[in-house]
Amino acid sequence: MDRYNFKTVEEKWQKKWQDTNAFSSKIDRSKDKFYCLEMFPYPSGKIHMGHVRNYTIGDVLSRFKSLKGFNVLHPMGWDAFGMPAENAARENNLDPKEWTNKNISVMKTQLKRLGLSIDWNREISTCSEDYYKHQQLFFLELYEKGLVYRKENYVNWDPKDQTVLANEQVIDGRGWRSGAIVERKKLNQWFFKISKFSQELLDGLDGLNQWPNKVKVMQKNWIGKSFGCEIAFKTEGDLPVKEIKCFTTRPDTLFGFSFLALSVDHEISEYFLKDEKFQKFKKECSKTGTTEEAIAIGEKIGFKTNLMAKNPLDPSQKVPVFFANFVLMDYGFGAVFGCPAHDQRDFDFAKKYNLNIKTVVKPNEEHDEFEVQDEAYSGPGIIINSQFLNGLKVPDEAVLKTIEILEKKGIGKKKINFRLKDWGVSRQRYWGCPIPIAYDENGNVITIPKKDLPVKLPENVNLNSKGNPLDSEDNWKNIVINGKKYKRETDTLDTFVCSSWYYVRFCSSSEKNYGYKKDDIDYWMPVDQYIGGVEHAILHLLYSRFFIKALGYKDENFNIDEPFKGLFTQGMVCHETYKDKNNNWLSPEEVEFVDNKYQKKGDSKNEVRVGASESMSKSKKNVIDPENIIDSYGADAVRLFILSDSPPEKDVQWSDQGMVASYKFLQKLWKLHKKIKEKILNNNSKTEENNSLGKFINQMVYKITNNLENFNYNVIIANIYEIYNFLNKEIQKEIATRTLEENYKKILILFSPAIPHFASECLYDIGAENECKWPKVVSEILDEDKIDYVIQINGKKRLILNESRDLDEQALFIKVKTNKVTDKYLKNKSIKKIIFVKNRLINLLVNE
RNA sequence: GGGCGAAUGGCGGAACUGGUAGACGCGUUGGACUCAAAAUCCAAUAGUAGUAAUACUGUGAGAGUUCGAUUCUCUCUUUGCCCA
Repeated sequence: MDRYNFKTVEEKWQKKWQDTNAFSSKIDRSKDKFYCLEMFPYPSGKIHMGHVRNYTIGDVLSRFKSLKGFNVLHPMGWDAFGMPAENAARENNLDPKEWTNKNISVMKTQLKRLGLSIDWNREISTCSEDYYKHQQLFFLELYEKGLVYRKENYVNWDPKDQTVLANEQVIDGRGWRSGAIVERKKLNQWFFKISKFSQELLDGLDGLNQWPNKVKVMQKNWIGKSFGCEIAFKTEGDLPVKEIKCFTTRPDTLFGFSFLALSVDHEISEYFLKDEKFQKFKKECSKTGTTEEAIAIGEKIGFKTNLMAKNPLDPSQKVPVFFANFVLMDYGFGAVFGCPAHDQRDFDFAKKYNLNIKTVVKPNEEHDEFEVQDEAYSGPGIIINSQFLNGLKVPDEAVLKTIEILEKKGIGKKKINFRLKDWGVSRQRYWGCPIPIAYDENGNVITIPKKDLPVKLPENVNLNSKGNPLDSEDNWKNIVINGKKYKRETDTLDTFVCSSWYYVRFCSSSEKNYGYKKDDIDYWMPVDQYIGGVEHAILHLLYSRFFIKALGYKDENFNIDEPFKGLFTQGMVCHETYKDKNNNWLSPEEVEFVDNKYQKKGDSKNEVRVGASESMSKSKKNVIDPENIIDSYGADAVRLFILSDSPPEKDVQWSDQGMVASYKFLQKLWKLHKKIKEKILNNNSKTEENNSLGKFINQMVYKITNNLENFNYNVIIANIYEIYNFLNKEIQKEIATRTLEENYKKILILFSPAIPHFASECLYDIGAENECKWPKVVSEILDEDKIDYVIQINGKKRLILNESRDLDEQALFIKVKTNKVTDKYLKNKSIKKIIFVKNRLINLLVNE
């Protein structure tokens, strides 16, 4: 019997899909639309297993929805700007564009080999002028709407990559790519006013009921709405400063204050410009990163001024004013008051500088003698030692009441503060979207006229210059507009800008004049299901949500308020890690298992230590190349495996044995297919219709449909195995040809989202290529007419009775009573109570 | 330190709304085929006791609600992620 030749079959169908434009999509108002989108890849060179998993999940969904009759949009593109291209180009003396486009073409071929149902006609690449010219226009429009501005700001400076990093690109005080220790530096930057939408972005989360809760929680924390109060502290001392404004969420602890701390960038620092000690201190502070985490972990240091601040509620209490490294200029007013007893950071600071620590909150009524000892107490409780505030309940009552008092006295004001900061979009890099701005000789900003867009990236630039290569491109930089000389902005846009609207572009990818066409987005948007890694839970998703709000801002015709209706975050693909005796990472191919030991291939003296299973990464070498796997086993087998072993939202452990098993299963399935085909063709069955197959398949239609709707893709693969097991037995019996044929077609369609090439080939093989509609559940035959009733005695299962359905309590009870097995439990006992659940169980409670 | 989640055989994992725990796969064991092996096929596979029918135990630990809890509530342990 011939084996299943995945190579010819997969090539055949991929060619056919391409030649017939099988997945091209266009507006069809007679159908419900379904926009399925996976996060587009960065063209790094080759696809990895994470892509395989991500895109397989999306493909299963797209194919399923399409079979169900939806008009599906399932596009793909390339997140093509960014540092790696620039670095790779520099190392290999190439053009970033060439490098990127080459990678794109390799990866596109690889993706096609997975048999994805993608509408490649809509392919976009963010580094092409066709894409970024629209982005530049958006930039200018947002500028006109007042959502873009320029300011000088401290940034996280990566000295190795010579670029600015966003807070979230700083991990443990180091650049996320370079690993260099991050410094603080002041630069002129372009900003998107995302903070304008803080409240809206927060409120919008409530409506996103098809998003994982954890992502919403993460965004909520990131936006970080806090409720507090601004307080004006009167000061005295040798400086001409009368008052300092602070923001606090804990005004109720005002009587416990023992110092006031200012950011080194606070306006008062201007009086210390010539103070060498202060300048030295300021330099010291710049070593601490700007992330909240770096500040929390780092040592707290301060610089004492001669100013004293007065407690606004009792001016007789005076405390010193410090500059401190843990206060940031962009939080509140760059000034906070310190209450060491009830804030750990303030506590550490007070200990270090020997400041007063006064307890003003006790945990509960009893602890009258409570006093903070070795660590701050920040929990709930009752106010003490605070004159007229004593007895108030912490936090809510005390906070509100204190604010009320402060407002009455005219020294404080209720205030809502957000943690979310405006989005700095300037990057000192070549390989990004140019910002359509120029400066006159006095540094005044002008926007590039819209008719002159796009501002194209210059080609053949010298990438080896220090800092941003665009800075040294004088020919490009110097321009003349209306007879006047200008210099172009040389920063390019953060690549997160490109990815925050690409899903809009897919709807109108061929529209020349604008980023989108209203008709298109009104039909296709929002994305019904967005699929990607949870690592983008905050930034990319928040920026995308912002971008939609920004596009709709002051535009009545724009009707979309959220980009992604449904979000699914898939888990990672993991593999064991290996290290040889010299502590070098080894790839799985370099390791073999001999004599119950892991060793380096061909080197029995080099024993290998097997480490934990971790997400596949190049640095740890624990990667499996999808291309090799597709070569050896075929796309369907890979799809089958990557779906089968774990629920898609959880991490999956790569297993060679599992991969082989999936491959073998398709071979078995093919053999079964041949047997079935023969039976159908012979058409000589003498049996009457037998509906046990029909019933089973009907149940499977029900199960698989539900499992698809709920992303239980691993269970679908189990269902496919179940169908095989059942069919393999059933086929040995006599089956009416028509029953077999009808049900077999249904089966193949149930298979097709997961293993599309295989299913298409089988359908074709039995001449049913064009009968591709998702089967319906026949509810009348969903339930068996015989049911396994569970018979419990005192809550313990004692027997299963297979009886006809819809038995009433009395009828079932009689069956139980007359049964031999239950007899011994019921003999000489009296029945106290009977619990009966229709079509399910009967529970007899008897005296012991 | 705070928030959210998770914990089920040797392993990955199933289990609808509280109603047969362990679907399906891997692995393991036994058998068939073979001179032998691979491949393939068949069977068994939570633990304990028993030849067996069967009984008891069992979903991280402990309590609670219930006729009945993997599922609901509380406490604890371990662990993952996010924030600090």
